[in-house]
Amino acid sequence: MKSPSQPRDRGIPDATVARLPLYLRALHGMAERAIATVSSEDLAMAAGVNSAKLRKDLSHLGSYGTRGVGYDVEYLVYQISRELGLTQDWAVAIVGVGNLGRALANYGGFVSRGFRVAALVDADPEVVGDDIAGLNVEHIDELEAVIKRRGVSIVVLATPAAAAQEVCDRVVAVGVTSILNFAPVVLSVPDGVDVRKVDLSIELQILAFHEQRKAGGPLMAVDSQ
Amino acid sequence: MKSPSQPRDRGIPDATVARLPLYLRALHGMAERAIATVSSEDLAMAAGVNSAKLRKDLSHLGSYGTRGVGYDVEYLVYQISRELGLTQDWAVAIVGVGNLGRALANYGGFVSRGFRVAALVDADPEVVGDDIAGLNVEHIDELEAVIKRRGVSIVVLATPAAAAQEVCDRVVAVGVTSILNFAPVVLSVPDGVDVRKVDLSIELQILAFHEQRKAGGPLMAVDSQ
DNA sequence: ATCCCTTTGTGAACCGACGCACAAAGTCAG
DNA sequence: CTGACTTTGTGCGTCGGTTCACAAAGGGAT
Repeated sequence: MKSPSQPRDRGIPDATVARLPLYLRALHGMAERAIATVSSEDLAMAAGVNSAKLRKDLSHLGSYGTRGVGYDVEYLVYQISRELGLTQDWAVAIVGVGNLGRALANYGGFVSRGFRVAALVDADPEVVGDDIAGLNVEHIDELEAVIKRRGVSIVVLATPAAAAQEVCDRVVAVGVTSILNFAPVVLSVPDGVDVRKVDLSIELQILAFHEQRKAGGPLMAVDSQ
Repeated sequence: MKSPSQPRDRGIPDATVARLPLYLRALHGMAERAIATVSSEDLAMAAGVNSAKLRKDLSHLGSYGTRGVGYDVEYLVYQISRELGLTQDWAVAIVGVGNLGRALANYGGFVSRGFRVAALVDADPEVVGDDIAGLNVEHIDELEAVIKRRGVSIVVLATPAAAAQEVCDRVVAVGVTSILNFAPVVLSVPDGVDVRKVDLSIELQILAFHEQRKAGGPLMAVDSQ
């Protein structure tokens, strides 16, 4: 079709990586609506970013656009998916099957993106053995065995804060290097292990800050005493 | 107690605001363990950040430390809480009571930080009327009425993607200016409305990217870092 | 084949955030 | 009261990311 764009510079900026899933989502929507080609302007609009930023982001992957035309939707979906590693199947284990763990287990957004919930683990004898989202909840004592047996490479921590570090240490010890942490604690991990954290309460606090400023901003100097 | 702390600069960097909840959490832990005073070094350690960054962050709020000693834990908790607006009570409505909405409704981390789940709303007649976390689920037709009646100022969207924009428009129309969006869509809102988004699938995709790179590392020329 | 129009890919200026390193400020012992 | 020691608050160099603006590249019409 065109000159073989090489596998590209492996040094993709973090900020770009964080946006690729956004573009991918927008592109999936377009593919569903049978849109064959899209301009950086339109795609940027759909993803809620600046078009120059989008073009620069995509340029990190290679030269996949056609000047005067835009980007081929299908082709771009494939390239981004490959770059993100979504063309392979990732086995995910969820540790902690409380309210949140349960919700995550049932969340459809994972499966549709190449992620497969391969195991549920909990410490509470009350839930161990239960069937959730078609999976049997296994005991925390089996943690290491389950991870190895199922080929789990990404662990989602949905445990209480107090248990998170210990579970983290154990999964790292058996070779897991990617962790998504929902527990409200700062995990300490060795170099080479990636931890991403999602803290619902923090998001609300940030909103509250801005809300407060909006409410008090116009007139009040906000009672500093 | 000490020199009058001036009304701090109203222009606190976003990056700083995003970290304040982190410091606050660490400080709460210390207060529980009856630690009266903490140095920037120790607090930074507990929060997982650089100590110079922490000092600079805190300096945006005012001069609340004592040279040679550190920061008074209680005092700092109060100052950060006030800055974030956590000294007041925020009424939160959760729209969409599926797996995720339910988990959020039961999540304890909200209440403990000055947030109060004041309403649950859903469109499914099957769940409307149910009692969840001590709250009655109300019908989406009542959305505007409920928001006004309960004084809701922050809305959490846990609806399916397809419904999110419409709900968003409606809550914005009745004056809500702070939204926490869990639906995998880019919301468009007028100026002055803050939207923060949490997308679980995006976090996993970012992890997958790094994991893939690590996996390919030993053989491929990846450790260019 | 040539010209015009569209859109990409990127050079370069700008902006904010990070972290080092240090002077200023305060404590505490004697 | 003085001097040694600790820790804050910040000036400044650096770096990564964002945005503008435009030359280069390709398509399509005539």
